[in-house]
Amino acid sequence: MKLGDGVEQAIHSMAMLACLEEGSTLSASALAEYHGVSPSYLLKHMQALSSADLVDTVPGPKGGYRLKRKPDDISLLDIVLAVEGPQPAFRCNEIRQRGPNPLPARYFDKPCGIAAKMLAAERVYRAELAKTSITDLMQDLQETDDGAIAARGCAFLDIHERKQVR
Amino acid sequence: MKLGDGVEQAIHSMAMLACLEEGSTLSASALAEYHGVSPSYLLKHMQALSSADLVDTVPGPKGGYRLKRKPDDISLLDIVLAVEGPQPAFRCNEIRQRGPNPLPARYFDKPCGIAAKMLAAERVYRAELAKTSITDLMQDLQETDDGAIAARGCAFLDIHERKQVR
DNA sequence: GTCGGGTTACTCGGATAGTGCTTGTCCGAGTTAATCGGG
DNA sequence: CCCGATTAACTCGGACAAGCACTATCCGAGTAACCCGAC
Repeated sequence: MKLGDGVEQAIHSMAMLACLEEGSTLSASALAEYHGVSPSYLLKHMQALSSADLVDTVPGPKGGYRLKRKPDDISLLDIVLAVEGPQPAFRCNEIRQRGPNPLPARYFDKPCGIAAKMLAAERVYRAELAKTSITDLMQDLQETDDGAIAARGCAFLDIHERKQVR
Repeated sequence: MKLGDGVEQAIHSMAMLACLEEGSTLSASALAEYHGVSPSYLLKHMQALSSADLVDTVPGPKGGYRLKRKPDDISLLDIVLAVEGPQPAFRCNEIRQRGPNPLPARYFDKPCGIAAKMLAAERVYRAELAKTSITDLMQDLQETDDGAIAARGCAFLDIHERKQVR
């Protein structure tokens, strides 16, 4: 059981995009540079976020990404599902139906009790992730940060942020 | 995010072992045959359960596996951790410390807020899994089963169960 | 000076190789049951 | 008939390949800004 590294990158990137002014954008290469990761690889995950309608894309020079919704309306779950896919971690292969002397299929109309418990736990997991929004993350950071981390981010944004022209 | 197929096999196998009489054993090859999976591969996971002290092994002819603890004392979490390993799914790579103009390490004494939220969700997930024991699984099955599934299992056990001799 | 067209450079998007882990398999060490021989 | 040593077969345990998903990368399509020339 392992989450891809792309999840972490995607969440940090979304948090960074939340710091932009209304309408401004930030390029994927800038996000990659700030986080010290491969630009090509981060781009891949940004595309996933784009497909999930979590970010808007602005093509051309001075283009980049920008949040499509308010930071309040974007949860950790949204990001995780966008990057990792919506499939649950546990897949029931119905091995109870295999083996010798199999029973008729009608005995297995009800879902497997084991799968039910596993998926129930996963629903709880997702519900917990859904409780946290990007805004919550920013607030948590502010409470522990004495200003240095925020200052570094702002300095970076001063250079790379593409402000909305019109 | 994907759980290995071995988890499902391990849980079903543990449930089967719970149906044995006190002290009786069941070989890995029998478990594999009943579930229609590769014997060698299931054996691998049974070894993991053995390393985690969830099952006892009896070597030699008429040997096999048997639960080490009462079905009440074995939870889904125990099995999942034994097979998948204890590491959390989310690994924080501390990408907040990377990139240009890094800050001194002392600013990052506190764990990353994002990682904290992700791990918190995972704790909830594990807590939910810990709530369900093997016994609970058996009870859930009894409630939905009209007897056919249990009968098939018993018929198989009549052939393959190795009863305690002494 | 202003407007328009063309060029250019930068962006994202999807298709393409490399790598690590899960999956799947095999053979060997160890142990017990059964067997066979002797008493 | 009973007991014991030997044999043999069956078990698990760990070491060994194959497949797939994640990781990492590249090049192409598209677009907006910029520049240059004409008016």
